[in-house]
Amino acid sequence: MPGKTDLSTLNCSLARALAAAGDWWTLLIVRDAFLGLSRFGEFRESLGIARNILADRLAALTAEGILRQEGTPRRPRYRLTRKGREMMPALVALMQWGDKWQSEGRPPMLLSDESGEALAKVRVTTRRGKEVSAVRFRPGPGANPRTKEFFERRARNAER
Amino acid sequence: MPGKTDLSTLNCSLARALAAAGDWWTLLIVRDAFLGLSRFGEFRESLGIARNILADRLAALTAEGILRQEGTPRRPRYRLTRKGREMMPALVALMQWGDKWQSEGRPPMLLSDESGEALAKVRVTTRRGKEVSAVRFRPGPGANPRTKEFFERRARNAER
DNA sequence: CTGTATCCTTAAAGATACTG
DNA sequence: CAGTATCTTTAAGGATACAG
Repeated sequence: MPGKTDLSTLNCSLARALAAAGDWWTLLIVRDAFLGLSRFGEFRESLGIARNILADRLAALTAEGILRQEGTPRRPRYRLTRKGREMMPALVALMQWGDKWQSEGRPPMLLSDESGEALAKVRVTTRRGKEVSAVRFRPGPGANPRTKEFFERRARNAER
Repeated sequence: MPGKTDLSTLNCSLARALAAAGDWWTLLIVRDAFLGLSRFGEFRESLGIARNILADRLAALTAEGILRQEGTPRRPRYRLTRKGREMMPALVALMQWGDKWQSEGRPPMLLSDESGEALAKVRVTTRRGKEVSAVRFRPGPGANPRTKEFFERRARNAER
């Protein structure tokens, strides 16, 4: 996390996503929650993270609405909310990239929890199902001046 | 980035992915590279990042094989390699999550660069095309003892 | 323009002791 | 067991001056 710059000002959904769940521990905690871990001690053991840091991240994730406390306050379980569960495509895509490009040994395999089948590679397609290999961006209706200016600049600079 | 812990030891493809490209600036640089930015100064202007930090990240991304220098060494362009381009599904999935859960105003829209069509939501499916809403994990052939033990522990703890 | 070299500040992470 | 409270360390990030 940069010392000064507040990335959430960057008017970019990626930056905002990273602001909410973008540090290492946070994503790994979410991964563990997908694995079924829910106890403070389970996360701690799994990640080897310091108590205070873990407490801080769990609180932040709860505040963000990615995790929710369940059960007794004295010994809560942390469970993924819908918002949290919907991070799955991003996590799976990241893992698959890591599998392919950063692994020598075989990593754990991903399986569907319902059917136990192996997962396909995550793909990006158009709404009509056509595979996409490159994307570009267009400012949305709510884009701020800075964003609009960025795209105009880009268009002009396309010359070279 | 945690001060001490080396996440790459965690024998998890997500951790390794994050170790390679997991800090805020790095992912945003990659995003900008997808947008077509390639010059030192372009990244700098786009992100408002300090010179030394940017130089460091570009070097790291180049060392990781995510970016590649092209053109003259005096004034290189930084372009995505195949490894870099294959981060697209993860980036798009993260952006879509950010769009849905972290945006009030409308963010830029993602379009296919070939057809200009809008993108579909990234989905996770089994190899036979069945939609997946939850995943579990199975240790791969190359899993280390620690990983295997983790999964055995998990299985035993499934009781509660 | 694209860096490198320094210096400085801050904050994130770890360790540890303690509490309900 | 699940935290909180301190304290310390480290390193990441920013600013700036300078170089090729």
